[in-house]
Amino acid sequence: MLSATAPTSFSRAARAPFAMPALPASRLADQRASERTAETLKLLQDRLAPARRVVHAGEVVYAAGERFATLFILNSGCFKMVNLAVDGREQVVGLKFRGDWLGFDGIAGAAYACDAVAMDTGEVWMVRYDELLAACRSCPELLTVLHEAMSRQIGRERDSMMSLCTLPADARVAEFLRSWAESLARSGLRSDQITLRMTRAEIGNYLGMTLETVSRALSKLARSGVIAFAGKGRRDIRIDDVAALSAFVQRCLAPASALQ
Amino acid sequence: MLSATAPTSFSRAARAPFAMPALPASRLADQRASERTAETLKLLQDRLAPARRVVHAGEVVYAAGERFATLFILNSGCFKMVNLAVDGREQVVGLKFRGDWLGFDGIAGAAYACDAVAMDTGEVWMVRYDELLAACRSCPELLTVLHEAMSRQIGRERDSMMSLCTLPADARVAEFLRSWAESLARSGLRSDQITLRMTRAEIGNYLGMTLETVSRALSKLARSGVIAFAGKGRRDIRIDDVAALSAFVQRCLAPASALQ
DNA sequence: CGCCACTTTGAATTAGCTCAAATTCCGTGG
DNA sequence: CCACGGAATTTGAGCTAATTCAAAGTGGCG
Repeated sequence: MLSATAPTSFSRAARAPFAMPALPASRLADQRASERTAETLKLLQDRLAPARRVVHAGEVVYAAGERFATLFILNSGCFKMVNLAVDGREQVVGLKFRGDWLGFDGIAGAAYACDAVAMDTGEVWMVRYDELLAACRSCPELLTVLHEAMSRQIGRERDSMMSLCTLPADARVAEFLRSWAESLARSGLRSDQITLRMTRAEIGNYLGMTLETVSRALSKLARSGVIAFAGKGRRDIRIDDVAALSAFVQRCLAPASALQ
Repeated sequence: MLSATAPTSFSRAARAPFAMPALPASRLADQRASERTAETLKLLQDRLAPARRVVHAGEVVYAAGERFATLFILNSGCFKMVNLAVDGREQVVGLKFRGDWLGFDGIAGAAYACDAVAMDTGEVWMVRYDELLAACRSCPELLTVLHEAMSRQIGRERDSMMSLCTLPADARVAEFLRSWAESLARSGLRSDQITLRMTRAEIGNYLGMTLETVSRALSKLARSGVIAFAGKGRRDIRIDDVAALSAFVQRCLAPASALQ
């Protein structure tokens, strides 16, 4: 009863009208997430002093089938996780940014289950799994951080599964951009300007649609003014208002009101 | 070099022609998985003596937003995990069977992120997360089991994401049945006869298609002889040959050869 | 027995795919 | 510096798989 009323009144108090007009709740959440990322990286650095490795676009940090021994924490850059089925089907099943962990999929079967490919130059920190477990014994906080990272990964993958299943193509692309921007914010980077480091074909593969559909969706978003192409190429995208992306997604879901 | 040749010769030796015709590799893997499930449950029982709770179809073990404190291990029955978006979209994002853990999604945010709903009468074991961590300190094997469960969940969810993205509707339904059968085998149950505890609408929601498409796909599978409806209703499905389901999936992917 | 929820099947519609052509971008070498 | 070639992108047009809409059939259960 108390717990039911308390959050309501709290959230109402927090949303002081006209007080801070340009700081929506999502911005606050992003900031908190960014701080959490920094703290986690600091903890890992202090406690484990992990080996660092600089990677360049296209480099493979681990490949499916390789014997699992170490986890990787992404300090900068971005990665794609590529799954390969026995029949040859290939799919990008996840994207990783600063603060994300790579390699969890390897724990269960003692071998990695997908390829981790850099899409950008960046730096990964390497932590041997057995050493991490040993360190956790003297520093329980490490274990907390590890479990939270795994839990968050499970939650995020479910969210993207939900996007795949319930959103039409245009909305899926919009949601993809929104989520990328959110990831940048979480990394502590500016999120109003993103450089897609994937081709249309890769984006389409990730989102379960063809490259033509991705292209059309992006064109439509630009025509609607929700995004804008920056620079000369069409890989740099400006997002002036992340909320507009969310609104676009909702508009795609609304059945009757098909205004453009 | 050695590692490149060794597996090849091994797998050739293992596939002794005409020696054991009715025991495919998948059956062996299922059996191993089933034993692993049993061992894990035994370990949890011995070390934690978790409280047990019997649940009935429709009961909610935890709901999105509830404060996270305990993990659940499924000893029998089956569960669906239901995600709810802020805009009201609802989706079944996962199915759980004996040996699976529920609640990982709650660790990161201190609150569960989805609803866990029983689809059948079953028994869950409840383990308080803090107590589990404490027990892990004296029994590292528990931690291994926990991490493997989380890792496996990550891997499985990626696989279903891949099915969603790369398979046409008919194949997705076939793959869904195959995966359900596999889960039963992993649980130590017979897998040639499955009782779908979901309506066509729920299956469609889970697979990202409409209930009519699910119905048509099942009819087609039955017409092709890959499955058969057992009992009077159309919820009991007989799968005489799991390999035929995989073959059906492959046939859907083959472009030119469209023999029915 | 009859209601109600679920399922099946058909017919029309459409979102997204396939195929095709034109355009832009970028690295490379003259 | 510019010309060239290949890869990526955009856009159009027709086609197809899957959806929507509709109607009839089936089973479970009070």
